[in-house]
Amino acid sequence: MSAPTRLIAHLDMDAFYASVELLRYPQLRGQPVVIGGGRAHQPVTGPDGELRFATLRSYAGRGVITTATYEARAFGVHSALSSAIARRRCPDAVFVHGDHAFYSQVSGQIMELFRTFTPLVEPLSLDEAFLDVSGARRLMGEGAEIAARLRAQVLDEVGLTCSVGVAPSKFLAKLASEEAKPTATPRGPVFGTGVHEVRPGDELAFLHPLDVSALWGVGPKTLAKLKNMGVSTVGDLAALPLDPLVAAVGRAHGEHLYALSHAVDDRPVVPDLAPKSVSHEVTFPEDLTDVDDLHREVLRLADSVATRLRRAGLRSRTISVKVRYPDRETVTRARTLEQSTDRSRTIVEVADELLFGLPVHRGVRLLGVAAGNFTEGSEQLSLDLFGSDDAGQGVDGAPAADWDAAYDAVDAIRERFGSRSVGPATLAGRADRPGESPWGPGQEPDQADGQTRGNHG
DNA sequence: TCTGGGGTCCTTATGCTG
DNA sequence: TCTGCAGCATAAGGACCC
Ligand SMILES: Nc1ccn([C@H]2C[C@H](O)[C@@H](COP(=O)(O)OP(=O)(O)OP(=O)(O)O)O2)c(=O)n1
Ligand SMILES: [Mg+2]
Repeated sequence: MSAPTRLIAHLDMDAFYASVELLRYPQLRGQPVVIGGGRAHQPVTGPDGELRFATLRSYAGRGVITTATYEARAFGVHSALSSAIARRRCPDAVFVHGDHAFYSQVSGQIMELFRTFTPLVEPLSLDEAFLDVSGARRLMGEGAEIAARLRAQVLDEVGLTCSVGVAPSKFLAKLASEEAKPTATPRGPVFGTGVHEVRPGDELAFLHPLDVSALWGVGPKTLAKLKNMGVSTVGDLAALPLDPLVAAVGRAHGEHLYALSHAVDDRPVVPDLAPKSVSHEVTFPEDLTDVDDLHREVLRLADSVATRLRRAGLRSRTISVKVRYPDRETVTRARTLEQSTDRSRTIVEVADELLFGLPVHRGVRLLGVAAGNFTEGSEQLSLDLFGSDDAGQGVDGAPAADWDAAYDAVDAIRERFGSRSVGPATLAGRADRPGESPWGPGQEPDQADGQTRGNHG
């Protein structure tokens, strides 16, 4: 007996970060808008009381576009595009700095809404989730009908549009949602269908004409290898025997692609996935060479990782440091501890040692700290003794001696009260530095650092 | 002035233990 | 005792995704 056909929905918000910004700045609707990294830049209120937005023209930092409205996409601007190139393509696009905390909050609302349909919700990112709606059929009708209801309710309750794919498996549902997306044209965005269903029996007819690069896991490297083997569509891939495929792209990847090309995908929708790592990294506006700067930065990053571990009730056994040199060579160094920890002091010390085992005299373009290898069990109670909402940021500028004292104090408090949420920044207070701005001469508006925090269940 | 930051999973090499 | 090997943990690098 084969298992009954599942009904999987994949929901993917349209131009997510940008659409969320349009919720609070509706006057930007219809314009090309891009979201980028760099430092905080929300609009400033001008003398006339009107909000003034920055444009790409005035942006001068290192960084990429995280997403763009469909109006901006018509100019060839898209996710992961260097801001420098984006500026050339669309200098008049409104530039808004990403506010991760805000998107995360909106994402939470959306995921909760999904859970009113089924508990089987697997978030893939802030703006995307799989739902196993197999059980909802009797109650709510056919696949396309359920999808339309979900979409309507997201629009109604959150005010955002999304695209929904419905299919018998996860990867087909994901490809189907792509099919339902709006498109960008020089004359403006064109609505998509919003919902696309791939019905049992139609799988291969839908799948085989698609470009292989549409498959999840086929990036530039794999695409080049497949092109070499004469593969350009998923149908071409399906015509390939397993062995040469595995020889070309490796065992796991080859078997995976082989199965997908034949529309075989049994992966279940898994809610409540536990995170496997927590990291924080920065690319500096200018490469760092000063040793004191490096000590300070690694402390800041490590402390913020530690703070997030505590808030999440996680304890890590492996700490790693990542360095990108000015020539973009990237190395990582890791150490596994005998005992797992969530202590700032420990993580900072380990990270600092790992960093200074490297030839940092070469200069440092990027520095990162990550914690992984989490130990099981015991969710920790989060006792927020000091209202330390900002602990983990704002380490900048405090002299090292203060930090030593702060860590000792924090550790003492933690031992006495078992708090998991007191960071040294809470105790040390903050000496806000001006901070280098990617913005040209003039005001550097608000600083909110839209940083951190993957949501993942 | 090209080329982010948050993640996941896989591969390969290497050391340790039985 | 020597060697091979299985199995596991760790470290480092890379490909990929949103
Ligand atoms: N390289 C990327 C890709 C995406 N994102 C962020 C910004 C996106 O808004 C969000 C969702 O990614 P999507 O690929 O779903 O892209 P969008 O939702 O922006 O557009 P759409 O889904 O309509 O194509 O993730 C990012 O930071 N970096
Ligand atoms: Mg999206």
